[in-house]
Amino acid sequence: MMELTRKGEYAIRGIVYLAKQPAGKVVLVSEVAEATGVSQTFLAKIFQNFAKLGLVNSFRGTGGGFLLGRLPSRITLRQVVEAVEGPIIPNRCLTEEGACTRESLCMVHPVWRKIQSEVASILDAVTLEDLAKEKK
Amino acid sequence: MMELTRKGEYAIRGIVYLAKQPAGKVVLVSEVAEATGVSQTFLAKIFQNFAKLGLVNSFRGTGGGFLLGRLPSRITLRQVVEAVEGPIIPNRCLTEEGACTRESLCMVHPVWRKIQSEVASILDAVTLEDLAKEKK
DNA sequence: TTACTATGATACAAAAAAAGTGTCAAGTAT
DNA sequence: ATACTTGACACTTTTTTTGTATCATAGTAA
Repeated sequence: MMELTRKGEYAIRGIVYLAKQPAGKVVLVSEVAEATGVSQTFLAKIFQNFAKLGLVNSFRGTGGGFLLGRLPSRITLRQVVEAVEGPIIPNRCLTEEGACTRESLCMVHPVWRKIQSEVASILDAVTLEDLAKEKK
Repeated sequence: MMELTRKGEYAIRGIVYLAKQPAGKVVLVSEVAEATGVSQTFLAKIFQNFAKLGLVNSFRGTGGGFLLGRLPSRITLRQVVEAVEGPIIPNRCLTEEGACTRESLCMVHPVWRKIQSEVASILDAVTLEDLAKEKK
């Protein structure tokens, strides 16, 4: 339970690499892939996800590549994770309203809701600016 | 991310059903399975997990079945979930110490650790006694 | 225009995990 | 003995994850 998938891990590695670049620097997926040790084609798909959501901007053709879509301080870890893994949902019941008819399950329901909001707020509190800092 | 599997859901339904029984009452898996709408063979495996950990006691043969291994107030939701899903680990890095060599990842590390402990404490705070209460 | 480069979209394939079944052994009651 | 019920374990099916391949699209440069 609660595991971040490899995709989510790669997504973080990749976008943190972008966040570490000088502002305005455009980098290739191939470079990011090599630097982070992730398959290039897989990472490319992840970055396309980011691009659709505006987390990164992309440019095609010679000299093309990716850069952050906004300031690192304006991109949260939650946005990154949800971009590739979908919304934080600890239990299927939270997905569809009214789908949970079982008494026993409904007592559990508020617990999952609490977990959901706790985790969301923890991830909301961390930005790419934080993550891009070198460890001392 | 963060989804409880069906197995975890079944586990909760099943053991909550046990918690709702009169103290000392032994019930068959088949009964629990039918009442909770879970495949009997699948639920049986889940209950065997519980039995190994002492969350439930089991009796074989005619008149056999399952009952809670201790008071509902002494069984936490965390114990139930971990019994079938394994320990709460939001990121693979937390599994093996020293497996995380990547700078970018290591900045993320403490965040997952925080999530882990938050979720654990939320689940620790809920017991089967709470869950067995009828909803008003 | 033509060639080259890099992302975008989408379909496909392989691997891993989850979900579920089946068989037989072991213990218990009548 | 016989019927009943859990225990252990191997096996199958389904779903999800992970990754690859192909071609389209757009931009750059000669």
